[in-house]
Amino acid sequence: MATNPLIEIRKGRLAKAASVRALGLTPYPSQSHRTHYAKAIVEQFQALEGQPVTVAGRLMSWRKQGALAFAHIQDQTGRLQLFLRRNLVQPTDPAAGRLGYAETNLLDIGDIVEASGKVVKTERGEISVLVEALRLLTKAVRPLPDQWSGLKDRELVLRKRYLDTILEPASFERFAVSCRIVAAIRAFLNERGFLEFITPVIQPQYGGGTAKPFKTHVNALGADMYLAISHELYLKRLIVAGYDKVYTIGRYFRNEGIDRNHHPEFSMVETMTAYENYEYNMNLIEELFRHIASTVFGKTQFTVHGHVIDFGTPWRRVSMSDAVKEKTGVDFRDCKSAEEANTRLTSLGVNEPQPSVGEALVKAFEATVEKDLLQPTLVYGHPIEISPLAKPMAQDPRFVERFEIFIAGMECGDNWSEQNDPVHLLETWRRAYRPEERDAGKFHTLDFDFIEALEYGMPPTTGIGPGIERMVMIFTGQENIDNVIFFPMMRSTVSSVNASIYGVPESTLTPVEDLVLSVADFESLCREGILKPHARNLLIKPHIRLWGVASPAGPSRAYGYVEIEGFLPNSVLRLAGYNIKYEEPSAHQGAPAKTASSPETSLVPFLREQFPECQLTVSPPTVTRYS
RNA sequence: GGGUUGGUAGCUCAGUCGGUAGAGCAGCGGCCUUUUAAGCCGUUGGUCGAGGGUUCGAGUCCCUCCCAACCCA
Repeated sequence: MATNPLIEIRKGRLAKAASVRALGLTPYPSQSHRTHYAKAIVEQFQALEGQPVTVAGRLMSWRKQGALAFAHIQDQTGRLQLFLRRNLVQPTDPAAGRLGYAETNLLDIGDIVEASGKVVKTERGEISVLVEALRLLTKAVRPLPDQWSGLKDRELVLRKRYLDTILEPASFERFAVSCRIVAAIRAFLNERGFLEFITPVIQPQYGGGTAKPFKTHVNALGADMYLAISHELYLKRLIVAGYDKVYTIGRYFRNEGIDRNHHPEFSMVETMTAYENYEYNMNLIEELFRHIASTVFGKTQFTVHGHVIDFGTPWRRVSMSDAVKEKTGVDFRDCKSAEEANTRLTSLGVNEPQPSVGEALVKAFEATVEKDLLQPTLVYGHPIEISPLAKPMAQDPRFVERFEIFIAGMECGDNWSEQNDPVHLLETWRRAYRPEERDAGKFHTLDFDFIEALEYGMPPTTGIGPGIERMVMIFTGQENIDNVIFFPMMRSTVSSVNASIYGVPESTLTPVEDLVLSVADFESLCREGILKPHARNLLIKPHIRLWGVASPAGPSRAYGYVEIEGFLPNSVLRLAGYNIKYEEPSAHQGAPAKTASSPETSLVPFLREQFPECQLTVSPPTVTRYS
């Protein structure tokens, strides 16, 4: 194992921790006696000048100058300079846990320290603490990334977010703001008489939406269950239970794609309000956004995707049919059949025939209107075909009492008057249900327990469910959902350095020794299903070795083998035992006669038959001559 | 799923035509009583994402795979 700089640095820092212990101190004491945060000292300098304070935080810089030293510590409010003079810092004292000036060489950038002293201003005018007592609170044994350049590697930013937030104040603030938004949502709903309930994440049915679920197993019950794709069926049970205004800030899991707007695990605030319909929620959602804007940010205008969005003015409300008509001149309400609707859809340039008028309308809306809805817009009146849980509109039952929120072209929440007719709802579910596609996430599952609850009577009810990450993206001007999820989902890895430090195997696929098999063994192992391709692309490389070619006297011998890449991780499978008839090329013929039977000839059909899903590539044979 | 780009020291990055693997920061050893990415002198540190191929010789060329980002549907 080659020496590694990180391992050396880590050893050095562990040695410093040992030296701290040798002085009678612990490098990991249990408590700090902080009296002030950094920001408070800077802001209240007039009052605090000359006063004793104790501050604590991560050591971010260290500029020693003989008998003087300057340092910065960083706490959750910001940075503050420490000013150390050799003759003012009290000497090392195990009883008090103090580290003297002479022992500051045991400190490193990244350590957590505490400093007590008087608030002063240096000659250059920086507010500082003139240190009288210094304590090491936590020894850091790994170095921070370069502070000047910061953490640039996107993968490291996502995997080691804590380093990003240590080094990037903007990143630190963005995540703090996202927490304040959640707090503001709670305050807003609590003020209006909502009760926050905790609803199950592990559910026997994955009701309330049409998304592909994550499956799990509960050992204690011996039952397969699902991670929540929605919480609304539980909130509705709470309405049945007699609570009129309920909400949950829930975790949602959708086993689908990951892109800059979608994450498999996300959060929503989902409400249910009894004795109201969707019009109540149009007001509620508008007020919620305005409340967050003013209480968390103190403003109503935000720049999202380069557009200035104003939450202060009343939001536009438009029906989906009107929105499409306005944009394209096509009114899908006039369509009598799916064929007619699809003809109109085609005329709009969308060549994806839909099974119903309603679905054609939605397609048209998504294709022509959605992306241009920049200012907050409430689009209502969705077709009933795509809204099985919503209540039909009294004046036109082809549409339902439902609305979606669009901001900066993004869908930011879905809301409706809930279908509370148990017979109607069960019929709707049964029509769509396909048992063989139980886990495909294409329809609402048959949750008879929920239907039973509805049969006891659920009052008229309506709910909203804006996605929290989307809201944070809008309010913080982010275009990538990974920038508002502190721990985005990623494949786990173990770096080679960590594997070495902790003595664990690397997670990367370790190369195995090249495996040499005879053709017969290879084919039988494949047939038995023991040997399978590791990759989709199989590369076949024939090799031919010739002996005695150059010497006319000796007999020529030929030996053939085939390498296959794609069967073993980072390794090559070598098949030996091919008999090759090699025709000695006569000296005066131009190109030598190729081998009569190329080694791959029998292999390719075998692989093609055995692994039809794999792509086969045969590279030209390599010929090596030995004289 | 398709396309593009990237992976070189702990971090940020160079590396020309295929010819001995480089810098800054961090680290280590010194000097320094008002610094601000302190400075000055010295110095350590490498699985060039992995495997294979071509070649006298590969960070560089070819193939496969892994990881990630960005764009598109």
